Amino acid sequence: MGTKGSANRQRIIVAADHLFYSHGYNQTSFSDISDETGIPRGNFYYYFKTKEDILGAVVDARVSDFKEILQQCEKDTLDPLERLQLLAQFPLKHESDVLKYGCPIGSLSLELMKEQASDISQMPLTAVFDLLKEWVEVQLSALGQTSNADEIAKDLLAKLQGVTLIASVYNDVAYLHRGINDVKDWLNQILSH
Amino acid sequence: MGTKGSANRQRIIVAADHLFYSHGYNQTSFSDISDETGIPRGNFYYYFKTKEDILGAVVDARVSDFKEILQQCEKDTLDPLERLQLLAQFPLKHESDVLKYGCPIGSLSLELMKEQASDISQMPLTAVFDLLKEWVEVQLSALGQTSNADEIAKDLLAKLQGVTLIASVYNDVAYLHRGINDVKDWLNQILSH
DNA sequence: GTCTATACCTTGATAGAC
DNA sequence: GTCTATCAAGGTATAGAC
Repeated sequence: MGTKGSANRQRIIVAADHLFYSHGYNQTSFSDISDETGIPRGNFYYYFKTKEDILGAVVDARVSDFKEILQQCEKDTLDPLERLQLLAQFPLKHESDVLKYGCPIGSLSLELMKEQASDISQMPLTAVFDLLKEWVEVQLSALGQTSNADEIAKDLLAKLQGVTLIASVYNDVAYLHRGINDVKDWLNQILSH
Repeated sequence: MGTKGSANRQRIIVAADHLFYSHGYNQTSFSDISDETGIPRGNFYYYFKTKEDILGAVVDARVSDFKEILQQCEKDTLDPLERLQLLAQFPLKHESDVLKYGCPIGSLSLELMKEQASDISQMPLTAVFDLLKEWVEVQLSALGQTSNADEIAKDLLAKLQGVTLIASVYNDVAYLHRGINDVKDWLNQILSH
């Protein structure tokens, strides 16, 4: 296999993914990734030209991960409403991390939308958000919600982001659970026939 | 007046406040603050022992700012429900900044809850959130909502955070307006007699 | 109180041996 | 392909002249 699938390259991406989440992108140094992988700092440049390239690879990896998650939701149930419920309660599967570091998508987006030294704004930052939003819209269309699918999808993402952010700020597991239940209730209310 | 109220100290705080918001705390260097104020880097240490001390002063300043904002809400109307509406639509006053950099409180909290080199987690990060939440609870109590004031207050903060985050991710003014209107409608729905 | 010069460290990135 | 040594730049922080 080519360089793209190198085992070391993959280990760098996995470690960077974790560190970008737990420490933030800007606060993650090559030394940090080196410490976690055992791969020397200078060796990274064989696999990636720049730190931004690592970020790009991490974003790609997250998109792939979420594609699998969404496919699993589609396998678990054929009912679009139930699929949306499954997506809504997904943060509970990573409860402790969500409380400690917030939502990986939301927190990274917020960090990168700030003015950066090297303008990184042209990156596919919203790639994961876009993926989720489009998938939600597909489920909504299947439920007959075609005209305002875009708005409902944004509302769903906003509600989940809000709940996870406040839950993490107050380190409040109970609120995370209650808030996500409220989101599911809201989905039922506006979508059940 | 003492050192605390020095004009230079104040200028540093104001510049740091802006930069922590637009660039992020970790991405703001002493050089950045120096460039914006004209005060030499080395001079900062006369007013602040460390960068974290500047952060503390900025948080204090933001708490003071929001105290004034809340007092203004109290002056503008005596109706607690209308006061909550005023708070909810406050982000619209800083529309363009909110779209560019997200919510100053939410984004800073999310940045600082990540694991830092010097553990900054003991800081009063949630000071502004706490101030807002307690004020909201006071208004709710005045409306007879005493038992679940804590939960409703968290819900209000979560909804506002969610709307501002999604609006900024998609740079979508229209959604910001619509989302905040929805929050106000929600307040009316659960609180109007 | 204000400013300059600088120490010391870490950063992202490069060069070149093996 | 892998690793070491090193670079230039920028970070926070300090010392000391004025």
